[in-house]
Amino acid sequence: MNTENALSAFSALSQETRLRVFRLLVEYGAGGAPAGTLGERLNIPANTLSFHLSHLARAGLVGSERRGRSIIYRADFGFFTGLIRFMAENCCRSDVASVRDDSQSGCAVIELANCCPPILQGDRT
Amino acid sequence: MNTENALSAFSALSQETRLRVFRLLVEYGAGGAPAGTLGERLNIPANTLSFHLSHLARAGLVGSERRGRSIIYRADFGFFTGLIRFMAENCCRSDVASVRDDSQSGCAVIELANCCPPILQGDRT
DNA sequence: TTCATATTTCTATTATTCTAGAATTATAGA
DNA sequence: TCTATAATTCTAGAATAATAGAAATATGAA
Repeated sequence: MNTENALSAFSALSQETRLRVFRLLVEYGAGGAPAGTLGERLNIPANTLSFHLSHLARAGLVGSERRGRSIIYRADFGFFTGLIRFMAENCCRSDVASVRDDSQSGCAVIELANCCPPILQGDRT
Repeated sequence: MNTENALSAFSALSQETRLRVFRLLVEYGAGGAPAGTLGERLNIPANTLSFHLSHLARAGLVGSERRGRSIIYRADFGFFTGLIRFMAENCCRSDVASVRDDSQSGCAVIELANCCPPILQGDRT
């Protein structure tokens, strides 16, 4: 995940329809769902949905695979957690959001302080 | 943090100049920095910067306060961690990103599984 | 083959966003 | 009050994005 990736991911997620599509795909999990099902459930015309799905795919947030006449879309959870991690590591402060790898569980752990610590006058670190 | 907040935050962060401004403000920490300093450091005309700062402020990512002739902008870390938390809780799966509150430290802790667990065929949870 | 289904691509229209020049507002100091 | 500084608002042009109708492509089934 780099800044360019993050920018296009934010752009993809900043549109109401696309965020709805992505969250619905999250519900479908790793199994994903065909475009038609998504369009039906969200009441979006096929061509409009296709436009948004390709936007999400271009950004890296979803993947797709043809199965018969359908195309199965699925959320890319690795990419999404990468985005969360990027935000904590590169758009925040270590005293506010700290990231460490727990090698035992194979998880990254982010600790979020729920408020900003006071800072000394003139401090610019 | 709700969906509407998240949408406008994503929109604000999806623009290269604004992301640069936000990340610079993060460097300045809770002390913040006057608009002029930001414009100088990033080489952005004052009116253009003002447009982007007000976009970030409208989204809730930054706050501002006048001090003399200057207006001090600062990143809103509480809002930003709220956004990260929203993403983990509402745009992901609990087996991929789980959030719990550690009442002892007063921190929220997010555990990020670094890859997607296999899922059974036909599972749609 | 032919037909139906699933989805995408092409196209045009409308709407939104970005940029920066010019003018304006707010404050501090002489 | 007058001047300089810091920032914003107004404005318009250029670029980009969203929407959906119509046409095209890909697949499976009769």
